[in-house]
Amino acid sequence: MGRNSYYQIVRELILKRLKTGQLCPGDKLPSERKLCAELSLNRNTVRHALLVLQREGRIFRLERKGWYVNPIRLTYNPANHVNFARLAASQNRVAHWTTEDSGIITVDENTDAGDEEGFPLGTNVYEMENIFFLDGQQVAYTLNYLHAERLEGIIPKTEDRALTQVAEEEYGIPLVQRSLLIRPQLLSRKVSSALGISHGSPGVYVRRIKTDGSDQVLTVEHEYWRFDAIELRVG
Amino acid sequence: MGRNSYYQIVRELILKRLKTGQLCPGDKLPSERKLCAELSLNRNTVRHALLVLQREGRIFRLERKGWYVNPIRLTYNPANHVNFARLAASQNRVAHWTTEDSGIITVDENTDAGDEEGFPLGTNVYEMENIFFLDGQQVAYTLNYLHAERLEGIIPKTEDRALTQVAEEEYGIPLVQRSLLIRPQLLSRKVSSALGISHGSPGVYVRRIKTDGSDQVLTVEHEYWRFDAIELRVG
DNA sequence: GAGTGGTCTAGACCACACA
DNA sequence: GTGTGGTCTAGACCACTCC
Repeated sequence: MGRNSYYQIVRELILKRLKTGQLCPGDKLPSERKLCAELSLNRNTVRHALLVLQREGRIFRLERKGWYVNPIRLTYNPANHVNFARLAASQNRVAHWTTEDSGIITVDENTDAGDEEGFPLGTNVYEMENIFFLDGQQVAYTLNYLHAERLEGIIPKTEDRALTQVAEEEYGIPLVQRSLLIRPQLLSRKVSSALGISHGSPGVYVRRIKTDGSDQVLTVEHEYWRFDAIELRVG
Repeated sequence: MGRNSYYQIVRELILKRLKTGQLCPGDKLPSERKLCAELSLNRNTVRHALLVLQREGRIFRLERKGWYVNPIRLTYNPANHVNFARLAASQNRVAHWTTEDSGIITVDENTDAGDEEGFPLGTNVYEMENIFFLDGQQVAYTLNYLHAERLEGIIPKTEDRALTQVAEEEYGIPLVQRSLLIRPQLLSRKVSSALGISHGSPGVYVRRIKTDGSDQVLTVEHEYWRFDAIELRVG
């Protein structure tokens, strides 16, 4: 099965090394030209094999740096309000993240937060970007919009606590998830660049909308995960 | 942005035709060699662009036949007990499926239904395979294991009704979903062959385990969806 | 500056699809 | 039988990384 083509030789060599532990999550693969020499194959053939392994979620690229072995997947329950740090810790992983507060904007048709399910047009919202790292490796980029009046000054408080937790404890607002959308898709150039991976890697887009329990939308969250960084579990 | 390479020219030509409706879901693209001629580019370059578009979820391959425009995604709520036909109909899509009843097997360590969360080893289960078609195109392959004693003779009854429905109405057993796992991953050769797509296309694996409400596992269901065929929505 | 990945060309042969 | 996609070789140049 699939052993009659040269690129499968490359693929199976890598898979074998992954299996035996010669290659571990985070390790760098030998350069393409080294693999060519080792196997006496053309670089295009080797490259084809590497691209297949990428699609298979076994390896990934850092732009112009090389090929690396994928991390172990984080098990993630999108229906819960997640504290990323705690989630990672519970799976013996080390997490950190960066926050960029882009200030207040007004939702219009072009905002990623103002479709028929998001904020009403004209709402003032905080825009916030995060990049999440797992074991030192970027795994997700998020773009969040928060109701600026109802959640005034909340962003600095989310440094070490989950959003829902802060909203409940400090604002007395229990955030209720209204809608959760999960879609496998291409990561845009912006996102793949934030994640340090090359344009064209697949990813998982998760959109969550949370309300105050009645009909007012309080947060619209866009998460873009590396395809191979997570698995989702409900229940 | 990204317009300084030749393969982007191919990519953007296809994207433009998709946008203007010159190419619609299900349409076949011109052959690789036609595209080469049209754009005066090497076949490898054209092919690279097509592979990128494939990763982006815009087009897909039928093995040795050619490139086709992706279908529109089906919106799918994995937490509900789904009747595929009704789901499709509610989104104005036409569904059909094939069923293969593989008879009774006994769960052992190698069965896809017997890990720590599935059936106890030694349980007798029905094995059933389905292929689901949407608008005439394969979109999912499923492999299901059903408790053979508790659900004796259930398979023929699921031809036109959902499993949970039959279990409840005819066996008086309300199936309760215990665990739901969603993982983007490569489709194995078996699955991609069942779906008529080429080896290496990404997909979404969904595993559901259902019990009788107490702790006895009654079904273990493995679903393998085309990456681009669905989006998941909860709530 | 040496080595790397990213892109590209110009060929080639095969197995398979389709008419 | 013709054309197609699937695979492969042997080169090439560039932009970038790393030392």
